[in-house]
Amino acid sequence: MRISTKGRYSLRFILDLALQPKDKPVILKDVSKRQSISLKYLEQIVPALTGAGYVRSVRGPKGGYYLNRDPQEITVGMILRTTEGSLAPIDCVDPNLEGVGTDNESESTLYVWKELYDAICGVVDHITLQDLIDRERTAQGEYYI
Amino acid sequence: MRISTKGRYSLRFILDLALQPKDKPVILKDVSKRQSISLKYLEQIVPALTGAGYVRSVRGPKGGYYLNRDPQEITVGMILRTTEGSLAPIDCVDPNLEGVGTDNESESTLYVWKELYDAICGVVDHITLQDLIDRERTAQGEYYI
DNA sequence: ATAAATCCCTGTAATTTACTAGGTTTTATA
DNA sequence: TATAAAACCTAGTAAATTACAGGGATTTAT
Repeated sequence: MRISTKGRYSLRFILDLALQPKDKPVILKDVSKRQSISLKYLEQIVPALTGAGYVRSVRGPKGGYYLNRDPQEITVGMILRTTEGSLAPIDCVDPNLEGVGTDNESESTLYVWKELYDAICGVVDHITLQDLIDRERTAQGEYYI
Repeated sequence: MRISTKGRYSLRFILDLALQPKDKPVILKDVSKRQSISLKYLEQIVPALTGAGYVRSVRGPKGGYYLNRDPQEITVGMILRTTEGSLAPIDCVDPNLEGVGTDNESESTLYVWKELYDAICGVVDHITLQDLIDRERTAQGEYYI
């Protein structure tokens, strides 16, 4: 039941990006330093988020990354799925793998895995990037006391 | 976010065991056939459940396995944790690993992983073996219509 | 004594993970 | 137009994990 570094780092990347001023591009070198993540590894993880349309990249000098959607329209689930792959505990409850058979699972064990998958989705699909931003801001400065 | 075969097979084993008549021991060879799981692999997974006290084993001829607790006192979480290990998505939200540090996670991403862990526990710690037995029986014969 | 069962230990091929390394391409600017 | 800064692409790799198989040792009913 582990989340890999790809999932964790991608979430930290997009949150870091979202917390920077919106008018200037954010470069991976800086994210790498702030987040203590290897630049080379980041370079390998982040393009998937560009491909999915969650961030926009500009190449060349003065280039970098911009957030490409409103933070309330990006969920944790979206980020994790693009970098981590499916979040289903076993294949046969993965809705993207239709017609995969039940793999010898019985009705009741299948129920367990479905409930588990629903619980996982219930969390990651309902926490938005905006939620994370809000949490960071209140945790940092306690603005709203 | 995968459950390994150890977790899946251990759950299928104990459910299979619970569904057999309680007066006779259940042998792995039979479970192996019914569940289409390699005997050798089962032999390697099941002793952990004996160690945890969920099943009782008798060696020698006429030996085998008995359920050692009431089905309503065994949760899916208990089984998964003994064979699968921790169910925490990342180490720093694992309650068993106290003082492990936050591993560069920020307040808000830590919140995500905690919520996720709580959701996982909310499912596996509230489904009992008895629940699975009931589901199997109703699915099989529709006894309670 | 036999044999049926659990138990224990080792090995192993395949896969995944978490990276590193070395380049190519794009593009602003001097 | 040369330079350099940035993203992008591809390959390699050491370590860990997964999913088993194999060969026994041990226990114990008959």
